[in-house]
Order: sequence, then C-alpha cells, then structure tokens
Amino acid sequence: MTLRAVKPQHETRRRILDAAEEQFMQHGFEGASMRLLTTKAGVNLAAVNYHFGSKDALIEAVFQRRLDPMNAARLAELDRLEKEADGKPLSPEAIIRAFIGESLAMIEDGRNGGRNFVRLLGRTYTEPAKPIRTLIGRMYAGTMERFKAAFARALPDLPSGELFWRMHFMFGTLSYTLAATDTVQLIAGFKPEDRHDSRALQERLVQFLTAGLLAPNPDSTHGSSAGSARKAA
Amino acid sequence: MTLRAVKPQHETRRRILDAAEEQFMQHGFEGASMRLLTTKAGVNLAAVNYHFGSKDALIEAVFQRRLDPMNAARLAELDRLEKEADGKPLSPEAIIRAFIGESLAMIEDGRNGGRNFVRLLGRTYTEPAKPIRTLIGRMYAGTMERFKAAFARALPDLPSGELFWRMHFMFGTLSYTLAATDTVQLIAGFKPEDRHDSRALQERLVQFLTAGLLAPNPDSTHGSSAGSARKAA
DNA sequence: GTATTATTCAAACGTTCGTTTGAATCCAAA
DNA sequence: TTTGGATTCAAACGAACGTTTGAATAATAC
Repeated sequence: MTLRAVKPQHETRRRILDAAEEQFMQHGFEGASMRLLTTKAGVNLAAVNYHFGSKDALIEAVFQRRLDPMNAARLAELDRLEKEADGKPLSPEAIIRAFIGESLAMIEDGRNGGRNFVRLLGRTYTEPAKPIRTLIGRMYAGTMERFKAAFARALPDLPSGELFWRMHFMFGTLSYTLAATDTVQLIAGFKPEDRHDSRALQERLVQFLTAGLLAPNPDSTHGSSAGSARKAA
Repeated sequence: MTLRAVKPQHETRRRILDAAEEQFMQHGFEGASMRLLTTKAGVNLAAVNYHFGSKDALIEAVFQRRLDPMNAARLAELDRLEKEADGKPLSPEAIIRAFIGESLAMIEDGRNGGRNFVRLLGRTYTEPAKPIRTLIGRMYAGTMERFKAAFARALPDLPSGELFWRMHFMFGTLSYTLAATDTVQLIAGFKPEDRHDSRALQERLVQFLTAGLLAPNPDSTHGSSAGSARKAA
C-alpha cells in the first residue's frame, strides 16, 4: 500500500491512543470495549495487546502521554513566574492561571484529541476504581505539592487545613468544567457559542476561583487559628 | 424461612436499589454487572428483570428514588425562605444553603445508602451517555429553573449569561465534592477526620461558593452590560 | 382447603468480552 | 535477493455479559 509508506513509525500506537481517549471518555474504562476501540482506530483487534500488553496498560499509557507534559508545563509556568517575581510571593490569581491555563488550552484542541482527553480526565477524577486512583494520584503528586507551596506563600494567613479544602474545591470546579461543559445541560439558557470560547471561559473561571480561594475564613470548629485572607487580587 | 416472615413487602426491590447505588457508583453503569449486583443484594439474578424490566430501567429507578425527594426538599426550603422573606430578595448565601444542604446531609447517611447515592450522582454528571444525560436533565429542570430565578432576584446586577456560568461552577464544585471527597487524594495533607464532618464541610463550601458567586464581574468580550456584584452577604 | 396470583429460583439462551495464537505480511539490513 | 525481526491479520479461546424461560415456592383470596 502506498498509504503505508507515508505512515510514520508509531502510527498504530498513536491511532490506538487517540481512539482510547474517545472511547474511555464516552463509555468509561470498564464500559469501553477493545473491539469498538480498535475498529474506530482502524487497526486490528490484537494490536492493543501487541503494542501495550493489556487494556489496563493502555489506560496508563493514555494518561502518560498527556498528563506528564501537561503537569510539566504547569510547573514550568510556575517556575517562570517565581523567577520573574524574584523572591516575592506570587498573587493567588497568577498561580491559578498557571494551573488552569494548560488544561483550558487543550479544550480548544479538537484536532489533536486534547478535548477528548480533558473530558476523560474530568470524569476520571470521580472514578473510585483503586488502580486508576493511585495512577492519577501518582502523576499529580509533585505538581500538587509545588502549587500548594506556592499558594501557602501567597496566602500566609490561610491555615493549611483551609488551603487544602480551597484547593480541593478549585480542582473540582476545574475538572467539572472540563468534563461537563458540553455534556450536562442542567441549567436552561445556555449559549452554545460560549462553549468553546476558552478565552472567555478562562476569565470566568479565574474570577470565580480567585474569589473562592480568597473567601473569608470561617471560624473552624476545631479551634485552629482563624486568620483571614479577604483582599481581592 | 423465618427471615422471610420479617421481610416487608418490597424488600427485594429495596435491596436491589441499594446494591445498584453501590455498584453503579463503583463501576459506572456500563461497567456494573447484574450478576455481581444481585449477589451483593442477596437476590436472584432474574429479580432485576422481574421487578424493573431491564438494567436501563433499574438505572432510572435508582435516580427516581432519591432525586425526586431531594429536589422536592430543595424547593420546599426555597419556598420556606421566600415566604419568610415576604417579598424581599433572599441573600445569595441563603439560596446556596438551600441548594446544597440536602445533598450534604445525605453524605453522612451511610446507613441508608445516601452516601453511595451522592457519590453516584457526582460521577454521573460527567457521564456523556445520552440516555443518562437526558434523564438527569429532566429530573433537575424544574429545580434549576426556580433556583436560577431566585439567584437572579438576589443579584439583579449580574448579567444572566454570567449567572449561568457561576451556577455551572457552583454545581461543579458541589458535585465534585460529593463524588470525590474520599476517593481522589491529589493533595497531600488530608485530615481524615474532616472527611465526614458534613457540618464543617458545608460551612467551607458555603464560604467558597458564596465568594465565587459574588466575584467581580469580568468585562465580557461580547460587550454585554458590565454590572458588578461585589458586596458580600 | 383449594384456587389464584406473586415471587423466587436454577438453568440456559445467544452475544460480547479481553486475550492468545500462529500464519501471513511488511520492512530494513546484509 | 535473501534473511530476520517487527508488525498485522483472521480465527479462536474460555469467561462473563443481559436477558429469558418454566418449574418451584410463597402469599393471598375465596
């Protein structure tokens, strides 16, 4: 076939990973079948086991391909900001932008399947299956640690217990937004043209998350110090 | 069996629904098998088809049982607040409490499976399968409409397009919190004792969501009116 | 007690699942 | 052109899937 001559070396692997992102996103890991997946990818059924070993290993490869570069970019942006700030703490808003910017950029990338991946990612956060949980947790560990430290420096009066919850809420808002933006339609009055305008979406998210992060501190029932962090950025 | 004598009329139906909540939550709809589900429920494999007709009908029944009363309670609480306010608009914080109070109460209800249900609900919001989406959308439609109207009255200066997004974000934060509170562990330093303290969790959520809802209004790129809604409740 | 209905049960239906196999084919090096 | 490893392919494996069936059992009505 002349088509084959054009085909790069790892074309089959790439086709499988792309189809896996879409199928896992649509049906979940257990619900996605290798037969439909390989058909969509245009490859033989046995190709997955040949190139990846098993369905579970394919799942891991799907996340490896996107998540590692994504978190690396987040950390690089944080590094850049901190170097630029020259020792001074960053503004909370800047840290938020560094964290969500990469994933929001992918949402517009329909061509390379980035959109499928972020939606897959969003639904995976609510996946209780233990192997997947530990996989995701391991891939995020270093990034979360660095961002938590950056937030702590930016908000010295916010108790670390509160910071944890604020980060949890922020992460939840982001992941839901990535996963459900054009699926769930609970609230009437949705303007379709807004859905893929990631610039406007990013500004809205930054406003919302920054305000939530800087919310007044509820007096903890456990008597921890009640420092407040009110001022807007 | 003497056990059977104690068994209420629709014991089998209830056992199936309880097991379904847990299995759907853990494995997703496509991933959950009727064989494991009926085994966990302690009923015969054919009982699901006898009592519900099919797996799909069982999914619908699972949501009917909990979601209808939950949304009814939300609307009742909103009605109560509005009657009490006697025509004056409610505070945004009060509306938020009315919306999230019911679902957060269920999170502590380990006995009756309410905890399983809210976690199932959280992961269902990110489920792209169309039948489930329309099912959930239909069950939420009236409630969302009423709450949107209440927010609009409380925040007359917030453009309705912005309100939509703020509600979207708030809903995302809530659903992620319900679904992932004790599954995902992305951020180190989690205090296990906080996980099931729904009182403290509710206060943290209210603080975060209220601040996000009242965030300063970013000037829309589409030139819509740029009213701001800054004041805290 | 008998008749009638509702429910449970073990077994089987055909289909699809993830994976394996061994031969066929491709491709680069000799 | 021949060789040898990499890749693709059709076919098949046993297991698990949702659902159906018809007999057995339990509960209710007469």
